[in-house]
Amino acid sequence: MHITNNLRAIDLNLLVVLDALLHERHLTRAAARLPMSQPAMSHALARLRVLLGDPLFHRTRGGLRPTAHALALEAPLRDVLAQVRRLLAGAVFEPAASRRAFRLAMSDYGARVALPPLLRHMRREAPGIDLEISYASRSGMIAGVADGQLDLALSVFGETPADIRRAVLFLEDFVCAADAAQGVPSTLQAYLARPHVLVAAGPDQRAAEVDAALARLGHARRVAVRLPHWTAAPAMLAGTDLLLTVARRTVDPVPPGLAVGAAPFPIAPLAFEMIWHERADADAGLAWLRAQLGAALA
DNA sequence: TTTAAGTGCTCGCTACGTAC
DNA sequence: GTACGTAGCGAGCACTTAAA
Repeated sequence: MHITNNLRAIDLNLLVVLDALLHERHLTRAAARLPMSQPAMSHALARLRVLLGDPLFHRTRGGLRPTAHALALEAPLRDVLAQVRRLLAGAVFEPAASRRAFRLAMSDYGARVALPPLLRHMRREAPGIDLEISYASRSGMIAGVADGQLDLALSVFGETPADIRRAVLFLEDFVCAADAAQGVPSTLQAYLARPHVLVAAGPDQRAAEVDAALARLGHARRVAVRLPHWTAAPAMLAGTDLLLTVARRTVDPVPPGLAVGAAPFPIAPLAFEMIWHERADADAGLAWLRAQLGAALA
């Protein structure tokens, strides 16, 4: 071990390099992650090897295999870097004085549910903070959070990468909505006999929660209309035989001329979540925003 | 043979020492 | 305090080496 207590003699950037290498297990991808060139990353690894007195990684066909010493460093290194990021980001965030802008992504349903209570609070407590809201599919939101284009994304998520953090904001039931004259079906057979409106933001949401529940029962519904807007869907029902199965808050209060009732088969509650990248754990401002969202939607 | 890491060389930047 | 010269370091290009 060549490290001494003389921190001035150590390039602390090398710790960031080591973290990237441990994360990617691949020199070229680690270089792209920082970003720097592959040779620069190779030189940095060489300096790390001298600094730590260990090969750290063995070359393999698919990239780099960490040594036991490198693996032992992984968790403490991540903790140290998180502390440094917190230190540099400023441990204290003052919402009343902040002039920051946060970039969020959510569906129109998410905006309808989350933004009103959030903005009421923010306009009082943090009038200098701006929000930039965009719309994307679930996979687009995950990609945006991962590459730093988004601070936070709100939706219903399936699998997410390991470096994406997530927190459930609320659970919600599904209900059926239809033209009041047509009524809401009380049996599964009547439900399946009707044409349906499907709300899905993108191709990655083809297997939505409702279809998954039907599939578990061995059934499928006929989707007559597919659209990406939750809040526009109820207005399409009036004067038709179309049936819409949506999260309860989408039709609360019940629009005039519509009937709303429970679905005639069990559907797992929808978990509405927010996601952010692990690098933002140290961001006191974003932590504050997450806390406000959690409080507003609890 | 393909893919990815390692190496040699060069260039540019920065820190440091020195002179004024 | 400022200007200048110098050494050292890091990054990138081009190429080589190693693993599968």
